[in-house]
Amino acid sequence: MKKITIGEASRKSGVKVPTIRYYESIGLLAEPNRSEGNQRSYEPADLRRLAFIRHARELGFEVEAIRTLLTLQDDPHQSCASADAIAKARLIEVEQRIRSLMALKAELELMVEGCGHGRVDQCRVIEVLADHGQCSHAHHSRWNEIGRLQGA
Amino acid sequence: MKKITIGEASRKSGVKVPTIRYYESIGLLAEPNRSEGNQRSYEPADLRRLAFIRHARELGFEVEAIRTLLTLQDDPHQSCASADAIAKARLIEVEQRIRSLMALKAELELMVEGCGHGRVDQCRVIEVLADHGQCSHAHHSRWNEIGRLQGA
DNA sequence: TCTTGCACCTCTAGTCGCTAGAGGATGTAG
DNA sequence: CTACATCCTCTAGCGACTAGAGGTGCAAGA
Repeated sequence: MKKITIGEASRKSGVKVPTIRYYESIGLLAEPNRSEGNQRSYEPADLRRLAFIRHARELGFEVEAIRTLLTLQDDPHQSCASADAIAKARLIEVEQRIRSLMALKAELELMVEGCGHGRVDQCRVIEVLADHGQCSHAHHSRWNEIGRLQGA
Repeated sequence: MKKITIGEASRKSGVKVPTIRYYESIGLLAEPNRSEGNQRSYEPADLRRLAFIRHARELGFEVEAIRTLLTLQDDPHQSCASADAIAKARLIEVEQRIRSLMALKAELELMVEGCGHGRVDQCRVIEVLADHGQCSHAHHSRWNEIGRLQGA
């Protein structure tokens, strides 16, 4: 069998080399065989797993969710209810986040449009930031709701 | 003058107590006077500054951007071009992020709709994750573009 | 054969914007 | 005077990597 180096795996999967090692360290990816000189040697299945992980990360799934999805994938006879639940939860997150960002967009547009490019004391950007009362009120309660949740 | 404790400042500004101390530690907020017993004592101006910071964070501005916005606010005779540029950059970020999230939403909806709630080997959620080729292709290049950029 | 130079190895520490907790001091109400 | 809430400082942790130091492996050209 042809040995796939970590660099090749990286190029083929689109996951950076240190990130692959990181995934191994947190147990998302099994420890691969090593060459004579202690270098990692991957197989096609590892590339598929990496692609799966990468795609899930692109879709904003957290590593813990991906871990669950991977164990599901490993045993195809299980019910896919968990996978479905994870995807649905992610969908709801994304929808909330879109709503939140739309409100922010409106807010920012107001600020930018209102800026007369004069001095700071007439600047609507600074003014609106200083006085929350001038907001469209669309985002007032939303922030705490979704918090600092990350993801694309 | 009435002394405002950090707890009161927190309640009035909506910024948590440890976060206020954190802002002080990174120099966003000046070190306040202290009471006899070494407790922080704030003034109305500090509350306004905290509200400004909070609002800017709600709008997803990074701390470094807020630092700039605050120095602008401190000197109202400057040109507001920087403030405008910062707000515009943020607006562009937000717009990109919305587009990206819309693509993800479409993707996730496909996955969730396609799931027949059977076993994993027929599950569209797992299947799509495993094979990027089944995507709508809307998000293919977008991820690297916006990267892991955070913010509401 | 030697050397150049890249790719690989491990390990630690840094990123961002907080948040949590330990362990102790202060302030206030009863 | 005694509870008890609130305050203090300090360190460590979160997620998902990323950067860098300091060293080894390996293939190709002179």
